[in-house]
Amino acid sequence: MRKEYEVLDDFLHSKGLRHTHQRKKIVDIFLSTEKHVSLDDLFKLVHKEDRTIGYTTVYRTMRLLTDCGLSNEIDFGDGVSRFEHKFGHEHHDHLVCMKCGRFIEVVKQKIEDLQGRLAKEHGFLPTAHRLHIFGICKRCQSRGASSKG
Amino acid sequence: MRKEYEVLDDFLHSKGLRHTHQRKKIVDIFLSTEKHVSLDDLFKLVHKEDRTIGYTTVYRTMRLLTDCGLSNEIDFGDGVSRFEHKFGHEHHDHLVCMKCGRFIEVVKQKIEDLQGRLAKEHGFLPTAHRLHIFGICKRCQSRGASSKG
DNA sequence: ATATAAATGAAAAGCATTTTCAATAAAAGA
DNA sequence: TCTTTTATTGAAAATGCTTTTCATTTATAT
Ligand SMILES: [Mn+2]
Ligand SMILES: [Mn+2]
Ligand SMILES: [Zn+2]
Ligand SMILES: [Zn+2]
Repeated sequence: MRKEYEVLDDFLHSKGLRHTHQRKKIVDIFLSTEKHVSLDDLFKLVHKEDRTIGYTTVYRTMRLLTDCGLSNEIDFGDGVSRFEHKFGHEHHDHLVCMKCGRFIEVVKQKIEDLQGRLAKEHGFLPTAHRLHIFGICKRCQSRGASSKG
Repeated sequence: MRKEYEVLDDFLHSKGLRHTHQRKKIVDIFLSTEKHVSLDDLFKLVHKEDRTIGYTTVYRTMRLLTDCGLSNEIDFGDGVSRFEHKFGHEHHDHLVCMKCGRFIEVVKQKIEDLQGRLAKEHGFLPTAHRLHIFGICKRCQSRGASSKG
């Protein structure tokens, strides 16, 4: 069994929360995608498998997953929150393609270090940061045309 | 006369748009603050000076100012758009204090450079970026208590 | 002054997110 | 297994900010 389920089980147990088949399905589907999904994306995926599960339950479950550290909520500034896997995933920044909408995960340790130094220079105690670079991805540059995905 | 007004005049003229006393007042008030103001902030400031100017006009005017390059719209991820001066202001990133809500403007050229390199390494053509560092500002660290501003 | 098209303000609509609430179901104990 | 307790669910409504609509007003050119 994936470690993710242990984390969730522990969290549920420690808080006196319950296992439900709705939660199980939603978690399964979330863990089975490697994309940066919005609530709407996720609800659609869930709905295909089980028409009885409501949007609100998806909403609440993602909140739960975020609380227990399995999910990370990101705001790319387009008015919609997205969720990505957090457990077992290191911190990373994103290149956001304005043409196809893909999010490319990147890490540059030197930038991370310099951010820490920058904060320090201002006597600022950093707890989190968000770096998004917007532009056109490699694929969208070669193809002139657009292609959502 | 400030250069900002020339920029606006040129923009209005080139688009066949009109000067109105509402726009004048809103622009004056926006230019007279150095803060990162939300629409609501700005409307309140405007409303104090002229009770007849509506929220919608403030909204549309800020959109206009953003279009003509006098204003920059920022999303700090708290569900509210904010506006800052753009004309004559160089690009900068922000340290966001989670306690008092202040936005500290910072620049680190080395980070900017490394971002360009990072994009290049991925064949990505960057057009804009956003770096926000969240945490506790110097002032809020020394005072234990909170103080909005 | 008149004509024309832009601008305005109030109200309504949009839209993602969050809350409410009555009904349902999970888990613990008898 | 049956009962009790309390978390969970789904539909609908509420929220909060942004954006549009539309009838009226106003800026500008003639
Ligand atoms: Mn990611
Ligand atoms: Mn700023
Ligand atoms: Zn792309
Ligand atoms: Zn502070």
